[in-house]
Amino acid sequence: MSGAGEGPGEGTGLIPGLGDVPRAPAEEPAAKARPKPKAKPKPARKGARRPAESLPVARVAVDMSLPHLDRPFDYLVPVELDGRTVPGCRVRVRFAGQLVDGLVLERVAESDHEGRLSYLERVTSSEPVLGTEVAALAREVADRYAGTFADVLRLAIPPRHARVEAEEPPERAEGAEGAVAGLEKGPGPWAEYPAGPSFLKALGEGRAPRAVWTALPGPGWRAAIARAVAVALAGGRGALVVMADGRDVARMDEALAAELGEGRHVALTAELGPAERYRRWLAVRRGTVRVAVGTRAAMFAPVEDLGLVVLWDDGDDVHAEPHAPYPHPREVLALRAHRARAGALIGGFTRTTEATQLVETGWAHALAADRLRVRAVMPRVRPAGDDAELARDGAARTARLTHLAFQTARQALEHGPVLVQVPRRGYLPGLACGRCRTPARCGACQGPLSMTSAHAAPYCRWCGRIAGDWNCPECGFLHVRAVVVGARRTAEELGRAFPGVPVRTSGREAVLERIDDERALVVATPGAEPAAERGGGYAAALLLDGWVLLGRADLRAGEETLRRWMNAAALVRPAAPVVVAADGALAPVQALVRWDPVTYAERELDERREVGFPPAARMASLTGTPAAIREFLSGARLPEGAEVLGPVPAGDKERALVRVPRPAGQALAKALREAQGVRSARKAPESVRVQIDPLELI
DNA sequence: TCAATCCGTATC
DNA sequence: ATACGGATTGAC
Repeated sequence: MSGAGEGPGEGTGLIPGLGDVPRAPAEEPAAKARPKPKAKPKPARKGARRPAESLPVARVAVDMSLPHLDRPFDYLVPVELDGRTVPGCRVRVRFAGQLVDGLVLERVAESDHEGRLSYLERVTSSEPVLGTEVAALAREVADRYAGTFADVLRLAIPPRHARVEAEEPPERAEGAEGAVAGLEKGPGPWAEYPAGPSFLKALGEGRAPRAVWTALPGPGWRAAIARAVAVALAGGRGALVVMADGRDVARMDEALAAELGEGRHVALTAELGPAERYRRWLAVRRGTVRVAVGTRAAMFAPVEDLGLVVLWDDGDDVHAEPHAPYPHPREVLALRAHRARAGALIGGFTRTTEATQLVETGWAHALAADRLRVRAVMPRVRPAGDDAELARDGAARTARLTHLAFQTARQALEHGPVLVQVPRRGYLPGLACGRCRTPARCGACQGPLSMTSAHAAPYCRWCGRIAGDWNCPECGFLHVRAVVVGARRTAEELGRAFPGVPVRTSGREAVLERIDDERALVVATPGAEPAAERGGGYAAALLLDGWVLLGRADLRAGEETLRRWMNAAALVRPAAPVVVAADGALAPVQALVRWDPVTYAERELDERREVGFPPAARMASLTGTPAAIREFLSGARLPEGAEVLGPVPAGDKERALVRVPRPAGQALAKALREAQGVRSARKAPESVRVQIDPLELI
């Protein structure tokens, strides 16, 4: 290989004791070489490396996530690596005595650095993996989240796979050479939205329309996204689509294939494995394909000449990146859209308060169908929480079905499958007889019993009555125990309530893609609902145990419950019945009944504004030991108006919250970054985890 | 007054 | 991690 002649090991070890020689002029490089045999003309040894003639300095982003070292470092490009050292390529450099990976940001003629520069040790690969757009984006994201450039790059650039890199680029698929049909094909699904055609038009003309899109219920949204992507592509630009999970990506992949043909896009998901993932990512990076769809890691996909970013269901908590600096795709895609002058489409059946904020600040337009159109297709939702009467049928009663739910399901099963949404395992702290396991119910209204603590008396979740004198109607036992009712148990009970009807389950561990049965009960946990495509959707849906979701002590409980309900209810046929087991007077239930997530989100945002919670305010959480947090806060120069809440115990650590008015968000991130820098420079032994806009807040 | 040692800081 | 500079300490 080139340059291997000057073996890296040669001349590396200093001769012991040499340091004892009288102080030599510090600037003299020869001080390092053997002092005596000057006579030798130039046998190439390490000290004899020469810099490249043109642009001899490489600015390198070293792979170090220490906050105080979060800046580029300059290295000399040795002449033998001149050709291979291209902007964006991976290199190895000696940094603070050790060899570390780095990426070349650019090559320049000279350095600002006062001291002496080291040489690049080697070029790992000449493949330019870091382009200018992603480099600038990574810097911006690091600043926004008080994190480091290196941490963001670790999320943005997949590990190298040398064999894949060396492969011949795959053949373009048949038909991938022709033009994509753009605006001339008409607005398609966008005709249903008054602002749809103008959104597409702007996109096709190379402008940057930005919309928060409330999609009509039903499966049409995928085709709508595919259409928007096609229009961006026909206009000569690329597109990026981010979905919550692999199942959604697979289905979006199909929709894109139907719209664009094969070979014009790639799907990027975690389950691909390193080789295939790198292969597809490289195809995007090299500009071989210009459309990418994927889960959250795809938010950084280096799509060339980006014209459109799409995020579906931005309220889904799986979008939240679990690795530092915890960037959220909604923020990252918004930053990218801005930077690339690309269009943006943030869509879902519901509205997050964050997306609502984007509309209220004027960053994006609201894109929704007319009320008339919504009313025509929306499910007919009926709350069953106030319908205290359980089904008289014994089996239906055990299955926690109210009379209304039971009747609705029975009738709908004549026409097609029925979806039953149940909370995830562990969400339902139900009570049962301690001896025979019969579910414990309220003596007055038959509602489910619950307990706040192990020694308190059970109380009714529906009517609130204390059931201190409970005894089991089956065996007479006097004590209750906690039970977890998951999807499987519910399925068994439903099977008994509807003899002869097949029952399918779909949950976290075993997710069903789709359901083809003419007639079946489909029990699913939120987010795992299979699509029912035959006949255009489910004939009905039952949303059970809604109080469990609403009762969570979480700032987002209402918003999140509505999101889960609407995502399930959107899978029923137009105007089909949906029964929700919750009190019809509650705001999220009202929003579901009226199919109006926008008004709900606007009210929610107003309330957050009043109490100063995100997204109306910007927050950061600091997690660590009490001493570390105290130290961190005393060293941080927080912006004007910053308010510290806590710290409060959080697991084995403590957590403090810092809250600032929204305009001070940037200043807050900067202050936290500096405080981290000071601590890491001091090698503070206990680290503090900084998370900006954490998803879960008590 | 000098050298050995300690400590903090930068790391190209 | 490790190298370096400046400050500090201890012995002459």
